[in-house]
Order: sequence, then C-alpha cells, then structure tokens
Amino acid sequence: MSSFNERVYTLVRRIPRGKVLTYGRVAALLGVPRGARAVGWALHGAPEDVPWQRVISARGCISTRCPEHPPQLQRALLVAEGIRFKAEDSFALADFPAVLWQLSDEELADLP
DNA sequence: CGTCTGACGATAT
DNA sequence: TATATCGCCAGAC
Repeated sequence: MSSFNERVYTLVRRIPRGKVLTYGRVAALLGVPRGARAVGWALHGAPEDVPWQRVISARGCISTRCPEHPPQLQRALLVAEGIRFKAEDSFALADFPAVLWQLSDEELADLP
C-alpha cells in the first residue's frame, strides 16, 4: 500500500520549514538513487498538504513548469519561509546548498 | 508486455 | 557558459 509516490509525499512532508531537498536527494533517501525524474512526476500530483515547493533541482533553482504549480507560486512560498533568491526576478536560490535539509541520525533511521 | 512521457541529473559537444 | 544527448524511474495506455 506504500507506493513510491506516497513514500515521496511522506518524506517531503517532513522537510522542515525554510529547508529544501533536491529531486535526486529525495529519490536517494527513498532508496532509488536514480529516481529523480520519478520524484518530479510524483510531486506533479501531490496532495495539498505536501510542501512540494521545498523540492528543487540539483542546481539550486526552481524547475517546475506545471500549470498547477507555477514557478512564481513556488518562489513566493519559499520566500515566505525565509528562503532568499539571487534577485527579484530570479528563480535561483541565493544560499544554496546551505539551505539543504541535513537529516540527523534519528531522522535517517526513521525514514519510511 | 512494449512504448511514451516528464517539476531530473550527469556528461558530452 | 549554453545546448544536446543519454540513462534512469514510475505511471499512463
């Protein structure tokens, strides 16, 4: 009953406010080192209670083109959490990878 | 089953 | 630095 998508949602829901993860990191934490694309597909249909905005590309920038989750919205949501961008009209994080979520040993052991 | 797609990522040119 | 290409994975058909 625990599909890959649901595992993605469970993990993303645990990302603390003000922190982010890359698609590749999410996949790796779920045991699928090369499943970055699948993570993107999963977030495409994520429930409303999933903080999808906290997942970005490996280069530290917003890469969504989904009409339901537009880049402007993702940018606004992240700014509201205290995450800074390089410029007013930029979709690249200013402090990446400093804002990457660093999981503690307890958190790593408690992953789904 | 085979084939295609996509909010990726690494490598090549 | 900017594209282009290729490999990978899960889901849709």
